[in-house]
Amino acid sequence: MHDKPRTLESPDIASIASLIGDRARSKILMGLMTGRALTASELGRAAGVSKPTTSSHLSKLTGAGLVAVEDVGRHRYFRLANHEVGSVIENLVGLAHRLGAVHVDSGPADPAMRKSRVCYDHLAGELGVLVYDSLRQQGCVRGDGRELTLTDGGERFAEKLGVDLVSMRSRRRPLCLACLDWSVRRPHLAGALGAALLDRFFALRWAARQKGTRAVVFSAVGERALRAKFVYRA
Amino acid sequence: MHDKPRTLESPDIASIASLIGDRARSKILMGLMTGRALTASELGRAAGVSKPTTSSHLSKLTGAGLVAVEDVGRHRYFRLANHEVGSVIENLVGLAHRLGAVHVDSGPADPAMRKSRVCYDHLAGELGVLVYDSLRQQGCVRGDGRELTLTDGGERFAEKLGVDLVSMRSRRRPLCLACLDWSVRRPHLAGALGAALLDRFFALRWAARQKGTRAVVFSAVGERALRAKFVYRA
DNA sequence: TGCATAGTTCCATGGTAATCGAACCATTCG
DNA sequence: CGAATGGTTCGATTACCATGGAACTATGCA
Repeated sequence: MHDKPRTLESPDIASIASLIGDRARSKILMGLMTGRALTASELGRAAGVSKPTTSSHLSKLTGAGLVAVEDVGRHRYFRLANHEVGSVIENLVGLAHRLGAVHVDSGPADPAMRKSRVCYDHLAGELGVLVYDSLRQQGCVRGDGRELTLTDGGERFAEKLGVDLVSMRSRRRPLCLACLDWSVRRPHLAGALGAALLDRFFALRWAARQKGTRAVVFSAVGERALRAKFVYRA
Repeated sequence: MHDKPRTLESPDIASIASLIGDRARSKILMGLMTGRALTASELGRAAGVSKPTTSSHLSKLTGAGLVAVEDVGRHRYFRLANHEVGSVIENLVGLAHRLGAVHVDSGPADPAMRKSRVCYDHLAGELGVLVYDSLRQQGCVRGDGRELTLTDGGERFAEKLGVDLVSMRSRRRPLCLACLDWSVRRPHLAGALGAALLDRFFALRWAARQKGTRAVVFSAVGERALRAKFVYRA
């Protein structure tokens, strides 16, 4: 641009954006934002469209290189092709938030759920975001995309908390992932470490699951302990 | 997502993305990436569409809050509403680049032009990007959007180079801007400081404009001097 | 006052792409 | 080998929306 404001032969931003700019496809992509690989059927259900439609969308997404496929038996597992894709989407979510174009489906209405709940197997909600922010700020994790790296300081911190990193590394599951939080629109920690941390919180009796819901109830002592460990200095 | 992979009521990523996902509109947005405010006619020309079409697009973009307007007499000046919008687009450009979905209009074919050329009034091309990277890495400039801030270290650096910062601050022009480089698909330094630096390069006789083109020719001595000042340690 | 330029509104047209039913392949399992 | 489940291909339908011509308003300029 800038160089020649008249010709402005732009690259194919448009085709990529229009790929994301379809309701069903954007839901599919959001579904993949967890970092998990999901099957076509799951994604179709998430997007609320029929199987042919899902298939068509997925082939477009993979064809464009936004999504990667892996065939396992009669299943096809889809995931985001690279973390740049995740970044773009995260940016869009942020922008949507800022523009207030958000449909006010702003996560759970229940205040308990807003505060802390289980997301798959890790901690979400305000406290989850607090933990994430704190870890970042202390330099325990680093990274700009969805995939985070655990720093040396982070290792020490985790071990001091009683997390067994050795056995975690032996598994294939990614150690640290950033998972976008619906209610707060900010990331919290997912991945093996995220799950392990929540386990520790339960083991330490800081918190317990409220049965029947996904809410996680912290005891007064537990929350104080958590906030002491994970200080966030704005 | 994550929390409830079945419902997945996503925010309006889709509507924003589809807004960008139109060829004409994406060209308009790219045209605004310089940070300049442009008129509807200019943008229409850039996008290669008629006046009614341009008007329609612009009203959609402003309606959604992606673009801001300012009425000045019989002109309407458009600019990106905030730097988040710029970030999203920059990300998209990056992704497009990575996906190789780039239309191989990859900037000037002429190697001299690729290496260094004038972009409005500042230095673009590989050397321009070198300067920018170096400044960032030395901590002279900071910022994640298009608008950059000059740090204290940056001030000292600029003054040592003989740039008169005082008179620059008195003008309204932004000091430091990141300008996306077509050929390299990476930012280089624009704004008042960018222009001043190029002036200094000319004054120091490191380089001269090749008349008739936008190419900037560095002498062997000049290039060595430039590379000495602006080291980039990968 | 009149002419030129900048933009917008209205409208008719056309192309593109999302959608789903139905039929079709592939894999797994009993 | 069926039967069931996961996915794809095909074709027809539909809906949306980008587009430009014509007519219109508003600002600037002489």
